[in-house]
Amino acid sequence: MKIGEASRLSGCHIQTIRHYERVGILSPTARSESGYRCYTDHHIQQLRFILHARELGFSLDDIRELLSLKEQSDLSCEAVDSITEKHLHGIHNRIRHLESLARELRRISASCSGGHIAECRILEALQSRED
Amino acid sequence: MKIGEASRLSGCHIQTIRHYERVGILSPTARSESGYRCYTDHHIQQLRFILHARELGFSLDDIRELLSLKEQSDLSCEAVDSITEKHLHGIHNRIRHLESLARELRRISASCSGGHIAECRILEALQSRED
DNA sequence: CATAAAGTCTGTAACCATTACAGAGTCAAG
DNA sequence: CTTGACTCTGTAATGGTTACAGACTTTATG
Repeated sequence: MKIGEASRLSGCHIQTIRHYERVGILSPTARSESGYRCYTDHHIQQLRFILHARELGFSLDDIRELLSLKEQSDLSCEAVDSITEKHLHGIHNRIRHLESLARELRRISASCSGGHIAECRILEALQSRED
Repeated sequence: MKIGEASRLSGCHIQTIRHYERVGILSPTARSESGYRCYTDHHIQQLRFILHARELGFSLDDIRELLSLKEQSDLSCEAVDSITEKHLHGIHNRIRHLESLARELRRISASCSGGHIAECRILEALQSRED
């Protein structure tokens, strides 16, 4: 099948599919006489895998690794677990960071009583560091 | 003062300072005879403001706006509040999104019992969509 | 059969914010 | 005078995706 149908079946945009191929995430395809890419069901499976993993926030590097592990069916799950755990850990770190930002922003925002810029506590707080 | 000292006093990297000037966040500086940028205390204040706002996750566009508001001391705080609230809102959205990712990842990860790739539930879950 | 429309190709650049590098020029101290 | 530290400009890399231009191919319609 050609890229348009691959896009419809996988849910990935056409440009994105070509991008995945270019960066070596998606297996290269055969080409028709006129140079069109020819996709197989295996490619569609890969694309769906990539899409889902991206939705879960895995990096393309992680996904490249996961796809490669996926091919070696007699290996242990260990490496897969490790990538997943590391990713989960990263997400927790980002959550903690965002929560601390939110706390500080709420604190700063609450200090503003709605007067003029000249007395604005928000701008003041952004100006001076107090940590 | 020259850019090196401005960098030390503000905490911003030299390249970053030049970048802020280029994108119109930092006021342009005077130049010495030999073309060196000459920074004033006002620039240092701006840089500290930018640095702090960046640490709180404001975009450069937001910061450009905040700095511009900061100059108009008789304006109401309203616009400043609005930018801050919008930013806080965005942070909350990101937290919620990350939390939902983390939930799904934990669920997927817990289903893996540590066997071989062939039976790996993590890869299976990444392959098939079930939402 | 001719033409129009839709699809595909490649290469390049945009987004955001920052950092890094190369090659040239400037300034101060030894 | 030379060495080293500093600065300048322009360009490109990062990550992931999307958009565009210009050329080509295929399909559908008149």
